[in-house]
Amino acid sequence: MAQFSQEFFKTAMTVDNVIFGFDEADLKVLLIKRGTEPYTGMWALPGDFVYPNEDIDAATARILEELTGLKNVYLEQVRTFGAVNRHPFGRVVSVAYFSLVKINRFTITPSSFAQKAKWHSISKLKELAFDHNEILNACFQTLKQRVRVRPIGFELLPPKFTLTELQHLYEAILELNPESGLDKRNFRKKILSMDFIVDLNESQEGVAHRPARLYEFDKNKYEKFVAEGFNFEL
Amino acid sequence: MAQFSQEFFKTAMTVDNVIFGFDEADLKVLLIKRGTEPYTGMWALPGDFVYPNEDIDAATARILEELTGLKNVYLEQVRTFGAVNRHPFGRVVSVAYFSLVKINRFTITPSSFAQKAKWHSISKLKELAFDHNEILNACFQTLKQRVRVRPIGFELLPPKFTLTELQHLYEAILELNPESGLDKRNFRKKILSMDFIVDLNESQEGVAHRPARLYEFDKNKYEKFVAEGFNFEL
DNA sequence: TTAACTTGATGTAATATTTACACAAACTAT
DNA sequence: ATAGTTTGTGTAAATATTACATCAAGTTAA
Repeated sequence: MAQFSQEFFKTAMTVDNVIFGFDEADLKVLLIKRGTEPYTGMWALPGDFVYPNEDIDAATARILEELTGLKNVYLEQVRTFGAVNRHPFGRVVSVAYFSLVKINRFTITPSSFAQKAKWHSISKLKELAFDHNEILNACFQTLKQRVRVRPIGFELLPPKFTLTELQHLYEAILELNPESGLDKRNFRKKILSMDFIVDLNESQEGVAHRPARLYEFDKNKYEKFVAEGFNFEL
Repeated sequence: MAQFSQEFFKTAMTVDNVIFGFDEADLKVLLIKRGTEPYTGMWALPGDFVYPNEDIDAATARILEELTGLKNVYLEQVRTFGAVNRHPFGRVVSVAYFSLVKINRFTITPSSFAQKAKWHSISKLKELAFDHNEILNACFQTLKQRVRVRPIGFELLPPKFTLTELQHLYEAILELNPESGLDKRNFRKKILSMDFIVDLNESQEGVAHRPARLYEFDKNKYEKFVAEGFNFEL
C-alpha cells in the first residue's frame, strides 16, 4: 500500500440518485434543472456532495427527502463512477443509487441547488449533465434485473392497485412493446399463485367500464414465504 | 447542491479486491497479511489508495497485477463502502471489486504493503481488518448471483477442464453441500445443451481411474449465441 | 331503455422443462 | 485377474410454460 499520506485525502464524493416513478403507463425519472455551475441550466440527476460526517447511504436519503419530503423509501446502491475527468472542477467520485417512489404521493420541493425539478419519461431523455446519461442507464438496467427477482415493483404503485396496472408497470420496466407484452391470463396466474398479492374485495370507482378488483402487496406474507424458501421470480 | 467548496475535497478513495480462485474442490480468496498501520499483522483484502490521476477501475487492475502479475482478468465492481468511521485514520471510502483468476497459473509477488499473501478457503475465514469481512461477503453474494446467469465460472478453471471439475466449481460457489448438490446427469445435460462448451476429444492423463474427457469454453461461440438472443442460465 | 363501447375476468390443451434415478465402462494398483 | 475408483449415459414422470377467445360488468350516447 502506498505510504499513508495526506496526499490521498483530496477527493470529493457525491451521490446521484435516479428516482423512478410510474404514472399511468409510463416509467419516469425525476430530474432537476441545474442552478449552479457547472452545466448550469442543464437537466441532471438529483445529487449532492457527501458531507464530511455523513455516511454515503445517508447522503442519498437526505437528498431524496429534501426534494420529495419522503423518508423510508426503497433505495439501492448501484455503482460508483470514478473516471478521473468526469467532473470539470476536480476529482469528484460519484456513487449512484436508484430509488422507487409512489408518484403523486408527494409534492416536489426544489431545493437551493435546483431551479426546478420535473418528471421525465424514461423513453424520451435528452442529454444530461456530467456522465448522468451513463449513470441513469446503469441504474435502469439494474432496476430491470431486480424487478424480475424481487417484488419491488409495488414500491412504484399506490397501496391498492389493479392487476392491469401491475402488468403495465412490468411491461414499462422491462420495455416490452405493446403486445409482444405479457399475456394477461398467464401474468395473472403467476402473480396470484404467489399468495402475497391479496384480493381486497374492493373495486375501482369512477371508471367508464367494468371496474377492476383492487389488490395489495402483503409484505409480511411475502417475508414469511421467503423464510420458508420461496423464491420470487417473474 | 452545497456551495462548491474545497471543503469537500478531503476524502481518500481506496479499492479493495476480493480475488477468487478455485483449487480442487474449494473456493478460495487471496488475502494479504498487512505490513503497515492500521491493523498491522492482520489478514485483509488486497487494496490500495486510488492515485489522484487514476481511474478507479484502473487502480483495481493495478493492484491485481502487482500482486499476481496477471492482466486482463475478469473484474467486476460490486459496491462502495462509505461509512464515516470505517477507517481509523480519516474519511476513507472504499470501492469493492471481485476478480476471478486461474489459481496456480501465477506466483504471488507480495508487494511493499503485504508481508505475505496467501489463499484462504472461503469456508474458513477469520476476522479481517477494517470492514473487510463485510466487503468479502458482499462480493461472494454477488459472485453467487452472477455465476447462475453469466458463464464466468470458466475464469476460475484451467482452459481444459472436465465436467466433474466444472460441477464441483458450481457446487462450491453455490455452497451446495455434498449430495444435496447437483445431479450429475442433469448438470451435464444442461451444460452440454449450451453448445459453447466443446468436447476436445482429449482425456485426462495420470489418474488412477477412468480418465475423464476434457472440454473447453468457446467464448466466440458463446457470444454468437448471445447475439442471437440466447440467455445463459444455470 | 337499449345498444354500443370499453376493459375485466377466466380455463384448457399442447409443448417444453425439470426432476429423479442405476448400472456398465475405462483405467490403475495390487 | 481382481478390487478399487471415477466416468459416462437414457428414460419416464412430474411440473411449468405457453398460446389462445369469450362472456361479464360497468359507462355513455342514441
